[in-house]
Amino acid sequence: MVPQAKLMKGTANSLLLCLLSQQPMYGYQIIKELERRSAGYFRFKEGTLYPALHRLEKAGLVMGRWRLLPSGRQRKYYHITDKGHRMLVEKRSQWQNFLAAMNLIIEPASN
Amino acid sequence: MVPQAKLMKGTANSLLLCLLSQQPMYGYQIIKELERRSAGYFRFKEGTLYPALHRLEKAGLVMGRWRLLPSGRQRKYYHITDKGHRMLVEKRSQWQNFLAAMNLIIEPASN
DNA sequence: TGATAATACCTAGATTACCTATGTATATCC
DNA sequence: GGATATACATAGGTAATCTAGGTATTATCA
Repeated sequence: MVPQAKLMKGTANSLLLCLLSQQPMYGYQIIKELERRSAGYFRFKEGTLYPALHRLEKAGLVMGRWRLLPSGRQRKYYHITDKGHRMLVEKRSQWQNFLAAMNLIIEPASN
Repeated sequence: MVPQAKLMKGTANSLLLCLLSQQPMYGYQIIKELERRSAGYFRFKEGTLYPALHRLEKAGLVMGRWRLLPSGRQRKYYHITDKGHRMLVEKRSQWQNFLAAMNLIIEPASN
């Protein structure tokens, strides 16, 4: 297991909601976009992403819509829902709290 | 599962190594100390901490030594090893890289 | 004195969200 | 026509958390 893998737990959903809050995207695009924006750091595996999107959809946080391209290829675009937006706000807050606590331990201001 | 739980994965070991790099501690003390220093945020469960300490010991990153108090009570103090110190340096670096990547996604500088 | 809380260690089993590996299919490039 | 990129999907393995339970000693307080 790569080191990131464990750190990813708990943040993967936030990353997905964050991306989709900016614009609808399809799975393959999400993988590429996360890699691009993180300067190569995030490389979501398909076995991670697709089940994650399905879980988010089942939870009503995103909605997938198939779109047929002129080429005949199918893509499933995921849109964030209102519930997803609210969850993102909460996730962001949780992340900030976690960060604050981490900083108190791993970068003690003074002792 | 509380929201922290998932975020904890991958950082729990770093937190433990970080604490123990400052001074040897015993399990119960670690729980209390993490809670105190994080202003109540981190509340390690015993079922999380003790197995984690045992894993760290098995990996040669820490070493536990029983100490008998005058009262007759036994405590197991964990000391960080040289290998543990080196691991801590690496963990800190991994954490910083992860943070940097997260910030690129969840707080885009400009797009 | 006796009950309760705090201290101090431990483990078993459930859960969950990653990963690897694999499958299918189309499009593009040389 | 063969390799690579695009595009979705699932099955099963793994690992680290949690819940829940156990044992035992010490301190507090009614």
